[in-house]
Amino acid sequence: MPELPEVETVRRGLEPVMTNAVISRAQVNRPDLRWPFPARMAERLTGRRVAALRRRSKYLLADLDGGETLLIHLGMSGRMLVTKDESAVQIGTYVHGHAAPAKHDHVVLDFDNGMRVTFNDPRRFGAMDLFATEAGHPLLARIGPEPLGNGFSAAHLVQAFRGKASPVKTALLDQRIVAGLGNIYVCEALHRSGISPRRAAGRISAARLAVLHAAIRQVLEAAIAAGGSSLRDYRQASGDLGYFQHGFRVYDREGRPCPTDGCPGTVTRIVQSSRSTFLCPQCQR
DNA sequence: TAGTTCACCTGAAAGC
DNA sequence: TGCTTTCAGGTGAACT
Repeated sequence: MPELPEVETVRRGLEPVMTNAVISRAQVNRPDLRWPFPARMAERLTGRRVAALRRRSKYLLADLDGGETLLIHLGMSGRMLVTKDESAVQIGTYVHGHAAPAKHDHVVLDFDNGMRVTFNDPRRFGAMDLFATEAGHPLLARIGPEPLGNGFSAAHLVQAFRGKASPVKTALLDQRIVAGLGNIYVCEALHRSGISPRRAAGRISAARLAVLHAAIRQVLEAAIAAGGSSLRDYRQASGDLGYFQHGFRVYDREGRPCPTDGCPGTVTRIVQSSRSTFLCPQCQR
């Protein structure tokens, strides 16, 4: 379940493979994922050089020469896997040397450096689109500041939460307020800041929001350093697992003792907006 | 207008 | 052992 740290880890794995490489062949194995693929996507990708590979929120953005950008969202279960075969030789439409497509390999990109990038997504919540780089993509227009960037501050949280009656957990999942947070890291950041996920966002003091702001950054930086969290579906581009799940304090730890020093509480699971929330009712207020 | 719920989707795990 | 049910969650649309 890729959130910002997982997507950033994938980007770092793909960057040396894709940057300045030319897509020699694009294979699209189905017409859609979450949404239909853009018209003639394989044809439009073939022969294009990747000038840069960026990340915005949970989106990967491959800037192509010619002024277009390939947008990639991994959804819930999307993986970008990199393989290399020195002897890969294209004959007709089949590339000898690379493994045959596996189940759920929806898009396969072969590069002129012999590398192959495969987008595999069993649950098909992912997406791909092409858009004019300069015009931007509507999905990106509404997104809030990057949590690790200069635009995200405690003051921003104060302003964004002002008057909000919804629970802080729900507010932090709103990508318009802050980009890239998902269920796991919101639970972890709220626990680290001692704030109950049930508390109305607009009723948290500026001082506590400053603590929350710091906790969000701290948990995201730690997760990126660990290569993300591997639960069920996620893999790095190399196929390796991330290991931040070993650093979880509350997520998926229902019934275990609260890890906060001196806290007698037990990690509890509740449901908010049809989603699991994990918290310690003793030290999160 | 703001907040909440649902649908999409498949695989793993649990329950029977 | 095999079948059925439940759960996981990012996002936009529909609903309250």
